[in-house]
Amino acid sequence: MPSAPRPARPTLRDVAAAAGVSKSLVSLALRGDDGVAPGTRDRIVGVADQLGYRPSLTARTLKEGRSMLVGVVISSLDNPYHTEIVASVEDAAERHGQSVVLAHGSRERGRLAERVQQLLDLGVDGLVVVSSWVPDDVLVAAARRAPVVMVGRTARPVSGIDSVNNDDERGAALVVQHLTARGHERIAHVNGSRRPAGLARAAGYRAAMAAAGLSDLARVVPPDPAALAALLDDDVTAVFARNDVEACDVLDHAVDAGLRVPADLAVVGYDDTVLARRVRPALTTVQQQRDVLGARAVALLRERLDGRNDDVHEVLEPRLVVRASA
Amino acid sequence: MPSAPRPARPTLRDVAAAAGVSKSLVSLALRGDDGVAPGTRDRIVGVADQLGYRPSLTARTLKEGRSMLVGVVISSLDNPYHTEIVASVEDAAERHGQSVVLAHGSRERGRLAERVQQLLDLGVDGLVVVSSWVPDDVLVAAARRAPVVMVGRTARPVSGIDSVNNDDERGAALVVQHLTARGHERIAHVNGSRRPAGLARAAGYRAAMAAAGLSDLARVVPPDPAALAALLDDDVTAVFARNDVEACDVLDHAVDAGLRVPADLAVVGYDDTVLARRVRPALTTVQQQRDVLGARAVALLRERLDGRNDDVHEVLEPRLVVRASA
DNA sequence: CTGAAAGCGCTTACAG
DNA sequence: CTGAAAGCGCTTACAG
Repeated sequence: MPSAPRPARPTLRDVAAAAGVSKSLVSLALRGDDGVAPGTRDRIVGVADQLGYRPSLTARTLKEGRSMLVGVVISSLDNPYHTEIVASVEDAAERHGQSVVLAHGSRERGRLAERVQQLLDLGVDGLVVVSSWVPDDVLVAAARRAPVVMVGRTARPVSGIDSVNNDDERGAALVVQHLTARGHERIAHVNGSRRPAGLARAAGYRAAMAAAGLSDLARVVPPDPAALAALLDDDVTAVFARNDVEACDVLDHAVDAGLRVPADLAVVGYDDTVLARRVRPALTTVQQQRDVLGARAVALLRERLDGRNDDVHEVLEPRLVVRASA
Repeated sequence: MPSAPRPARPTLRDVAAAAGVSKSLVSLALRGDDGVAPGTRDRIVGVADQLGYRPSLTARTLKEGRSMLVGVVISSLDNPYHTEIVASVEDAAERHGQSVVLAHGSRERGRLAERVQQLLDLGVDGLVVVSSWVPDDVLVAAARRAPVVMVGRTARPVSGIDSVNNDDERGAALVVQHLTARGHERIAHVNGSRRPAGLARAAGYRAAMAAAGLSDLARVVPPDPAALAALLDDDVTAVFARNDVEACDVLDHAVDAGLRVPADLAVVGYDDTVLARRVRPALTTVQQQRDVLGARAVALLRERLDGRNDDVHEVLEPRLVVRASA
């Protein structure tokens, strides 16, 4: 069924013509400038409504130099932790009348770099990077064009960009403390990641194990069935995985191997994603303050826009969430 | 550490001045117009590169009337099915040099309506709606401003908007056929949703059960432990949930109740999300062609932009994915 | 092959 | 209290 062709949308000039005043006056009236006579204002607003006038954000952006757009760069949309961060950034942005432009890069450096460029060309007022895969030099270059805040960790501090992340070392320590309090001594850490958050969690694990006088059973491997078998050979009674997704893998393999969790093997994750509540046994895990991460990221962007010029790195306290798996 | 203040980015005028030519010529040269002398072109391109010039998409949008932005409206980011659709739309959009602006609405009608407005004000070239919660009149109004395509179903066809979705009735029939082939006769359908996709799956289930001469065991309830207990009292041997998320709930409650899946109870989901592979036993489910959904949505938008004026509704064939749970 | 001019839809001094 | 003008950074006829 053919529908009516799209009508040209009315502009300020149309409203001005219909109201019999100048464009400037319409602009002033619509923005609520108090130098406009109340009667005139009401009449103009009425005409605008009636015409269905909506200001062009594009024109406004060109004029003002601010787009009210926040770019969000994310490695991939398949890890719930990342999408949950995106949601929290969007909530925070929306509270300030900003919109989120999303770019995901399939965990591929070249593509991520391109997408960053694309967002900058779009004129975003700031960039929230939720991916440790964006090369440092890309971040630095981006920061020359717009404020950049990293949600999570970079390998080393990158000059000119802000960051907000949870304290991964501390989170790992909370896990180890919980497991030792439950009587575990053979506690393995399965973590094949070379990403900054992964390394920090491994470091936190090692430090906590050392502090407890226990042997380091960190394994730099993916959470596959072979890895699990090797751990069992090693009399491991508890596994701390580097995140919820991999903890679920461990859980799956344990079930497949006929183990009871947590009786035969305790399993702990990290991130407290939707997965953690969804699987059985429900996952004991570490909760990053997601909403705070998003809100702070947006706030840091605004501070930069308002002129702050020194780098800020915020670190949030993680919290252990105890469920059935450990 | 204070960093260098953000430098003003170079404009066409800066490049023109540096190259000693007019703005128009720079524009022509950079866009690869063949009416520019090769030597001049190369020189201009060189100067532009060296200055780090990047065209302002905002200015271009204002001039051209196209923003290269695709708006995506999604109910919420917590159902993996929806985020996977967003990823597929973004992939498709990016292949055409378009970016995705994301708006999620927490499954709240008023908020969704606002977000749609916001996207339109931004000047998106089209809107992909991945939410059945956006009121029809909002869709109709939106379609007057930009092409709109619904990924999924509306309660009734909405004039002026395109749609692409999988055949939910057919998907439900595939499930019933699979279960009957496995010898099940007491097959329940747990589906408390009044959304169009939910209703269509229920209808497909009923029709297939009737065709097989089996009693209708549809339950319009949420997948909670009480519902499960009631089903077991009813001698149900297989449960078809309305989607993967709810199938996981059923799985969880079954495990909690000490049942073996699929020996004591077979469980089937819908959507083939990441969850389906993640849980144990892995979920038998129905796969919608996600990548195709996203690609077709973007293609339908482009067709509208290219002048198509009649409504198109595409329906894709679903496919059963058999795993361990049924 | 190149340049001057107009215009996309706004906002903001600047006059009156 | 209101209007005319300039300008944000582009692109596109139109001249030459």
